Amino acid sequence: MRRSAYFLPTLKETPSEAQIVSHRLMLRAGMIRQASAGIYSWLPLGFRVLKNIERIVREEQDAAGCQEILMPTIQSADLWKQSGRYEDYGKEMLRIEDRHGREMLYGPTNEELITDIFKSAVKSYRDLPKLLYHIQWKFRDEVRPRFGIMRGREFLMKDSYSFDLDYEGAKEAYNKMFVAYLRTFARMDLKAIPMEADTGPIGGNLSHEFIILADTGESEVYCNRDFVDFDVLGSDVEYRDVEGLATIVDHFTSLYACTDEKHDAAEFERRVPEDRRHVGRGIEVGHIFYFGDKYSAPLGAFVTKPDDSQVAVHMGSYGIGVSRLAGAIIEASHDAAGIVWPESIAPFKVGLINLKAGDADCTRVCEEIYGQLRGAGIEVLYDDSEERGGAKFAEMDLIGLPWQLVVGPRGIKQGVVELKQRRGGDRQELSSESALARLTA
RNA sequence: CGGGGAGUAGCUCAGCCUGGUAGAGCACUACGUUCGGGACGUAGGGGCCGGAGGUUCGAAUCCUCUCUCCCCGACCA
Repeated sequence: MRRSAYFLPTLKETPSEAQIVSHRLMLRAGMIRQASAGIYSWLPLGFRVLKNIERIVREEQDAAGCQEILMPTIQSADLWKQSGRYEDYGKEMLRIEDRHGREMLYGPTNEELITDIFKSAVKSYRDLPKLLYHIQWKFRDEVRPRFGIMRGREFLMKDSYSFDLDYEGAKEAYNKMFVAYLRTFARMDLKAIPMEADTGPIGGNLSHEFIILADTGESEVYCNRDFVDFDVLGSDVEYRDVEGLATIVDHFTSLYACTDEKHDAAEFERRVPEDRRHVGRGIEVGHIFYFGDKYSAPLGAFVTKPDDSQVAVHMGSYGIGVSRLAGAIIEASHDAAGIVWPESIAPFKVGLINLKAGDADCTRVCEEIYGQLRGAGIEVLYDDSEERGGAKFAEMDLIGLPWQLVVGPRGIKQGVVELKQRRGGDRQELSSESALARLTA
């Protein structure tokens, strides 16, 4: 993509409403634009990031055997009345009336709808287990939206739902998602710690929140510091290996880690040595629940067992805040100059800077490199604009692409270009061939 | 929902107290000088001062109502 043609409205100054760093940087980097309180438009750069996050989430859900569907944003109130949540959810649920006076709502979550879909299709234990998910916009009419997309009213969420015959089966599904979540966040270079959590209005009694430690987080958390050193999972996970999954989950739940609702001071002190105690704040990026028959019973999702008896299916639900992750990743990875994207999330891998757009040699070399990078399938933002060098450097640092390739008249005289790594700032001068080799390796 | 704050150019803000026909910096346009870490000069363009009422000869400024946004708290992916 050529910078001169790209819709990238970056800001030098920070809009006054933004308080936390991720919100400030997202606005300054031209990723998002506020439409109204807690509701945002995603501009090209931000949208690419959102799509990358979504892609990783999708790949890991698919790998875990979860099947993607797509449910609507607008739902009928009927199912919610059956489950009892039409009243329970309160004012956070955006209620809508259509032209015929029918009560509708903008879905804050999808347990009711998925249960209804499931029950109409599945009647026998032979069809279990099932794991379904979708990635769809949700709306929760928060009293006080804040922190940009981190607590918006409209947000993109991946929500999965598991259906099993009994608790043991449901626990397997829970473990699968637990492991899938570890892998998902690891691929985003995030240290997300699974913590015992309260279940809130979703209900149920087995639940973990995946929390990124950050001072700007909204959750108060208590955990063993050793978690920070826990190894990220390797690439090979065999999801059919039930014992193996349980072992991983046991390992990641062996240390004390609780959100404030579940925190028990005495237990904390008993299980965690004083110098290992971490008390701080965190950002919730995922939440998994087992809730048994909370929805299947009232909504009538029963299956026939081998002995011909009927049983309400055991369910769990598993959420990842896809849009929130964009902010959370920035909170976890930035410096004074701007965003530092993990390579898996970066909107482009390389920023190619033409330091002197009017110079024939610079432009020729840039065009060659640009063509070759694109030919190699590398996503590159080529700053071919007439801006001065300093402005280009500053903007490139702000938007945080992992690699910057700088082509200037000074280097060209010596036959070199400069390759700079955004994280850490290491730079080296080398021939454009070697630079290309490095980037396409 | 309680408490606080703010709406003036695309952005950051001044002007308001003490009413008199709208300002700065950045951004934008043109030209010139510059050009390896957000340059400088000159000349421009851009505003129903959030909205509605009221007071007044006259309202960005005073009064009333209203809408929106932000912050702290309680609540939440």
